Amino acid sequence: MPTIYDVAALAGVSPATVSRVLNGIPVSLDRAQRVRDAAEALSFTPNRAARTMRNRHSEIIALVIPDIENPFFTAIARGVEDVAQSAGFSVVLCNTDDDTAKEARYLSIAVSENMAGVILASADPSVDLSRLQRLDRPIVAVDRVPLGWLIDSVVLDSAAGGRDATEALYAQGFRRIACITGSPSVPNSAERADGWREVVHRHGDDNETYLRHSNSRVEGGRAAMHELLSLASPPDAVFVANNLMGVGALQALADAELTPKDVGVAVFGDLPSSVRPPTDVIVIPQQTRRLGESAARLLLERIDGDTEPARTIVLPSVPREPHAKSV
Amino acid sequence: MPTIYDVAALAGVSPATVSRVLNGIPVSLDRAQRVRDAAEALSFTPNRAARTMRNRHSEIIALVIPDIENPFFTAIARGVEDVAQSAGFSVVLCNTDDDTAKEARYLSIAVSENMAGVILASADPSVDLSRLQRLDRPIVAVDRVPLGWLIDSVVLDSAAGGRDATEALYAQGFRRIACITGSPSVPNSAERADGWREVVHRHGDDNETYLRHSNSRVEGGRAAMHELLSLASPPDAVFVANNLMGVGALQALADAELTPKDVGVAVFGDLPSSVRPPTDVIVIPQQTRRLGESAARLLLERIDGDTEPARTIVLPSVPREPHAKSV
DNA sequence: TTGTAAGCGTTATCAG
DNA sequence: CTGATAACGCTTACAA
Repeated sequence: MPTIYDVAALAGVSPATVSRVLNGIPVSLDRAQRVRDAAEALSFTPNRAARTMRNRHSEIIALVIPDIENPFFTAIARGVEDVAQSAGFSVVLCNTDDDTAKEARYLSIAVSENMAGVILASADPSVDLSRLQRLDRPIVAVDRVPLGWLIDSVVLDSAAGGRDATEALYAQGFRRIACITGSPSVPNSAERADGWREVVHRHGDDNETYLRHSNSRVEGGRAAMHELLSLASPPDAVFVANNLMGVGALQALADAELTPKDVGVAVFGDLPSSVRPPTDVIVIPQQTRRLGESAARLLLERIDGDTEPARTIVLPSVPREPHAKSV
Repeated sequence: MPTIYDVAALAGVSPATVSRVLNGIPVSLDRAQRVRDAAEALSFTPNRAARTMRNRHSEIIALVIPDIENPFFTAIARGVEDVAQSAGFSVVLCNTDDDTAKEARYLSIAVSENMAGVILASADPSVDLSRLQRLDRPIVAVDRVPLGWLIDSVVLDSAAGGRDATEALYAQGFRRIACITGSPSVPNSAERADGWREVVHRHGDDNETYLRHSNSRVEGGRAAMHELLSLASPPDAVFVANNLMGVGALQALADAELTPKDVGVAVFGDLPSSVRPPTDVIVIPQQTRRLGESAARLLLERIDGDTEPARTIVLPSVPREPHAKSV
């Protein structure tokens, strides 16, 4: 593995000059050319570990997500990658499997590898970020905001998602609208239910018995939907708070040999592309990719030395309206 | 960020002693304890960049895959992670999006970051691995074997998969069995078709007009299935060579308001968990997770200094039979 | 066993 | 503009 010393020797210049050429610092034209030729000849690539050590941080961003199999998070990853790569950073994905210990491990690695920054969708609302904060390492929360830390965050407008979905069901003539969401202790889940409740009340209804908190994945949605369908007086429609639960709810519907024509279904979030939603399912799209893009931009600013107070970006749920309408 | 010098000062020992404790090299008991206490007190974590530079390689394995949204690859990732983590290595995922340039970029980063090794499912059968080979960096190919390089590889038994699926269809009484597979220039695709052809011939049939090469993802499977269904004399069953194409084929079937009872379907590979296969679909499972585990084990051996000639491991398609039967 | 010191490959400072 | 030189934090001969 050649070093800048080898390149310098071959080019007949000092190592410092090689470093300058590599980093775009002005150098006389002929020397620059000699360096480039020499580097080419040796197929030299800078040793990033050395560079990291010297610079105090690498050119790598860690994206720590709970479930690599959930298209919601992989879409975020796409957004992050796009922005990061065009700024010259690479993104590595760290899959925590919703396991707190694994997450802690990856966070620790990000620190000790001197990665440029971390974008985190935490498995644990009460994750400990003290070390990252103390060391002043750039970190941005995406989709899930850890409690009690002043950090940049980017989230979807969950309440609006719940409202929009529920309104859409009312607009189609449904009246007894249920809600399937995740644990009430998770802000996203709670806010989506709040949005649903708000609209239900506005229409003069009170469907609190139709509210189901369940595990946020497919099985949870499925189980909750089964429950709702077996009520003495079942709902005529349901708002489902996320994509995977949506898949589960549709499965339960199919199990009961029903379709979204029989029982209305509105899902907040795009279904996995391998799932073909039956016709008439209402999908309230999420700006998932933009979630990643915004997080990456925020992070890049911090890496660049921005020291503004922590910001929170709430992305509106309506596509084609990237920015909230201002007055 | 404290260094071993800080720890050493606090513990009243030399930096070398700190390093020894950290690396499990024998040190007198009381000193060891003092070092641990000091490290604890400073919440010290070794700087991995420095360690990497000194040791010539890090404790990180890069897993480079073409599509993070395909459960086939994420299952591999699980297997890799399990084995790697229990050996003290961390895994970072690099998503190439089947983009040759992105892949080259990640491979280059793996080298210049001095990562311990690379597990690669390449987007490009003729990927250039000369640099990795020249620098003697451990690399293992998984699922997709790059052409022309002597490197360790782990693959599924594609021909057996094709045979098993086709046999299963014959066993259910189907006779005009089609095959939907990927590009003939991709070994996996070709071999799966070979397996199908072998069984078809063995049954005295010749269904070559029922062979469809298509793009290896959902759309490809769907388009191919549509084509087959619209033939003047359509097949009565179809073998589909991978999971995503399987999803597409099932979609096409549903489009035509048919079920796998009408047209038999056998898929080599588990369908995404968000897809509920209609009853009667035959799924020939793949040992996907084990694919990752084996690749990781192979890689770890190389990292450990193993210099045996390159090996190729072919995993049998039958589950519960991890090892090929020996005589 | 323990400490001292050199060196891994870069970049930044400081003279020239 | 250019070159020597000193770090960056860690491991490992080598000496004690």
